[in-house]
Order: sequence, then C-alpha cells, then structure tokens
Amino acid sequence: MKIEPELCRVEDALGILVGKWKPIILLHLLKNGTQRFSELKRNVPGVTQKMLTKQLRELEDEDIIERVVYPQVPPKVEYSITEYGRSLEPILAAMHEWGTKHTLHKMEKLNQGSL
Amino acid sequence: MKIEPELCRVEDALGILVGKWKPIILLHLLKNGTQRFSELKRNVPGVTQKMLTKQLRELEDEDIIERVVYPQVPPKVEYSITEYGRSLEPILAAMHEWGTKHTLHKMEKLNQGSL
DNA sequence: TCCATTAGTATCCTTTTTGATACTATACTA
DNA sequence: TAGTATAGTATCAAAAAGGATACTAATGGA
Repeated sequence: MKIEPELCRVEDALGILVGKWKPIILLHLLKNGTQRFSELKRNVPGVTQKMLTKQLRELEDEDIIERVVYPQVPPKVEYSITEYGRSLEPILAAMHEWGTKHTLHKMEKLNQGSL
Repeated sequence: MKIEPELCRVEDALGILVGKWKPIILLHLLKNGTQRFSELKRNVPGVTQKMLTKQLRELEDEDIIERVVYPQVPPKVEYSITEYGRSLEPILAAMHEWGTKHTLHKMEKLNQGSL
C-alpha cells in the first residue's frame, strides 16, 4: 500500500460512516431508493426521532443524502442518496464482505477456546 | 448492491477501525512493519500512552495486530500486523481514495459558496 | 547514588455521543 | 370537538470516548 500516514485521508471516509445509525440508514436508502422520514424510522429499529434526525442532518451536510420537503400538512419529507453518496457503495460493500468473514473468524476463535 | 440491511455486517469492520488513533496506527504498522511501542508513540503525534495502549489492546483483541513481549529491562514490546489484519488493507485503501476525493469535493463546495 | 530508559497502570476529569421523554404545528377525520 | 398523523425540537440524563497527569519496576550508566 502506498498511503503515507502523514497524508492519510482514511479518517474523512470513516468520519462520514461513523454514527450508530448511519450505515443502516445508507443501506436502506441504497436498497429502497427514496424514503420518507417515517419509513426510515420504521426500517431502522430502535432509533429515536432525535437520533434519526441528527444522523440524517449529518449525512445531508456532507452531500451524501438529499432532503426534500413538501409544503403540506402533515409534513412530508423525503430522503434519498445523492450521486455523490452512491460513491460510498464500494466501501460499504467491502466492509460488509470483510465483516462477514470476521464474524466467522471470531466464531472459530471461540470454538478453539472451548476445546 | 445486494447487502440486506438486516444481515448487514458493515458495523463489524467499522467497529474495528473506529478509534481516534487506530487508522494511523495500522498505516504505520502496514508501512513500516514491526514497531516498538515507543516508535509508535513517536509516529503517532499527540497520542498519550494510555490511549496508545488502549487502541493497541483493542486491535490485538480482534487479531488485527500481534504483540510480542521480550522479557528484558527496560521492557521491549513489538507490535506488528497479522496476516489477518492485512486483509483490512483494501478497505483502508478504498477509504483513503474516497477521502481524498471528498476533500476536493468539500473545497469545491466552499468555493461555490464564496462566488 | 542518582538518573534515564521502557511499557505500561491508576486516577481523575472533560467532551462527545447516545438515549428517554415530552412537546409543537396544522390539517383531516370521526 | 377530540383524536390522528408527520416531522420534527427541547430538555435532561446516561454512557462512552478521550485526555492530563502522576506513578511503577528493574536495570545500566555516570
């Protein structure tokens, strides 16, 4: 690898993905396309309104997702991945793949421990 | 992408990389090979002993790095990436690449704002 | 004898992140 | 007229992460 630690930009990508609910939010938007706030809330089990709002705002601030407000009552707000946000997909896919292997790796380790 | 949000293992990979000093520690070990504790401390500017120890322990617990203690005084402890830990390299590389583009993206955005 | 060296711990403190809960506006419906 | 629905805020509390500082053991060297 030729990443010079001094010029490292890993943190930039990491910073965007870090947040208890961000990966799952992104996966839902990538998989299902545009979603309303309430749909996301249903799809992200356990998240509170406050946290969902916060994570969405942070992703929006980084241009990863787009927020569209319809001027009506009750409110309607739709969220979707931006073109730019879609560029995170390979990273998410790589992490998912690695994570899957890592889960196995840890299970093997546990089994060894019990022999 | 075919990651089902319900079966998502992104968090596993993310969890291992998250920690204020972990990426830079990993990059140094990947680039320079085995390093002593004191070398890492020099190479990771700003880190305290406590944090360096903590992050190293966490990486060790996940089998990403290996710790070898030499029974001598003053102590000598060497850290190195494991084979397994090396499998994170593509992810780090992808994040670095993305992060580099993201830095540019943000600069463009700032410039637009000042027009 | 005193000091430096190394790889840590121990303690206390601050900051950041996350969570629980209650509250809001406004239109539509029963 | 009371209740429902939506996308939030506000406030307070708890937990997690990070940081500052001081301390330790044992050896070699001045």
